[in-house]
Amino acid sequence: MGEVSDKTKALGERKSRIIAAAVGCFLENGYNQTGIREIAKKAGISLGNLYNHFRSKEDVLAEIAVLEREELQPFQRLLTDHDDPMKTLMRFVSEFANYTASEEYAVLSIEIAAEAVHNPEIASLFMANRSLLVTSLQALLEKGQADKCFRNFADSKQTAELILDTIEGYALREYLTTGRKILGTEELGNFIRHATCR
Amino acid sequence: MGEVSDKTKALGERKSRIIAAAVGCFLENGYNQTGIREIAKKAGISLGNLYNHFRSKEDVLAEIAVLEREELQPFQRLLTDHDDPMKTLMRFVSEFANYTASEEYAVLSIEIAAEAVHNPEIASLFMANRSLLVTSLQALLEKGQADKCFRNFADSKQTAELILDTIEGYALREYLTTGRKILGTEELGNFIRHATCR
DNA sequence: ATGTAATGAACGAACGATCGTTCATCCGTA
DNA sequence: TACGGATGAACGATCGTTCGTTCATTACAT
Repeated sequence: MGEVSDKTKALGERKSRIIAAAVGCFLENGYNQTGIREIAKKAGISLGNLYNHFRSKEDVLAEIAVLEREELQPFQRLLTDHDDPMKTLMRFVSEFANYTASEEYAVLSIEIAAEAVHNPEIASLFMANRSLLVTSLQALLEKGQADKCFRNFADSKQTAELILDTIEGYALREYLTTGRKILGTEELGNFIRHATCR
Repeated sequence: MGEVSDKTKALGERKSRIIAAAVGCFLENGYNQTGIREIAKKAGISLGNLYNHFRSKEDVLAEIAVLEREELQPFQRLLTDHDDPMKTLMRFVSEFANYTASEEYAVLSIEIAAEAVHNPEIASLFMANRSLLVTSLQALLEKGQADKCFRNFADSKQTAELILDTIEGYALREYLTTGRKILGTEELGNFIRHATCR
């Protein structure tokens, strides 16, 4: 039994090494400009062996999208703190903006979005990741609305989406202009605070 | 004289036919997935002839980015109406959101952004397009701030950027989720109105 | 008016490189 | 010996680009 779990664990490690290598390649050159050989080489395995872990190149990107989803969970958890909704929202804005403006997130989400345009499977993964945050954020908005610390939202879900739109748009631009540096997010926080407070 | 201008005009038409074909291909399959042959075929010219008009594939994308810039001018002009800043802003939000959520703009701007990550020349074109709007929008914000119809902005340029971030993020998501349909933009208008009014 | 040289747009075969994928083969272990 | 993970040569396709060539048109000399 121990052998089996050792083996499966070794397989899992190998798989995550491939993912890490793929992420590195996509960051450097983009998804479409990265070849399978490049990924295999960076992962330290052979070309053919990669196909023992992933059925196709698209599979690799899909796996990355799934892993990105897991990285969103801390932010989702952060949003469940409903004690002081506005304070929670501001904390979320600041931390999430820092995360999304990181090179890894910014570049990967662009690559995934670009691929999603022409690839329904990737698109659905992309949207699944997003709706995870939208739901939690919407709950926070509604609580804060009931507590009178937020304004009245005609459509709290749409508002949640708009908050994410703003953060993601901000982070992407910040990454493209400053080149992977993230400065203060006070102005972003101000903007969203005014957009939501009563 | 007439002959010369006929020729240059014919050349210009040919060039714009190539651009139109390229745009069509990029919309269907994306920039990296589109081959030069495909563009030439759709434009109704030969492979080699395309290289008489563009030095490289990248040149074609760069030209598209330049043309996109020209399409932004109506919106820039719209922003120069400073009579009722909030009303002007709301009109801009509504019209610009509709434009950016169109298939052509949404897909092309993703492709261009994705390419910009790894290509400085494209990146600078991308940002030049944007700063055109930022400047006009910033002027409107400052006028409205002086007129007391907007709140006080700590950094009006940053605020202008954030407004564009929100619209573009909104439009991109709207396109990816609803699939090229754009519904009402009232909620978006509300969001930005609250974010800017005093 | 006629012949001739020059122009450059248009073409598509061909190039070398690289793509994603497959598969016959090898090697270490049990 | 038998087995399963690992290998990389090989495949057909396609990539962006180059280049030798054709051909209609223009400009000029006679």
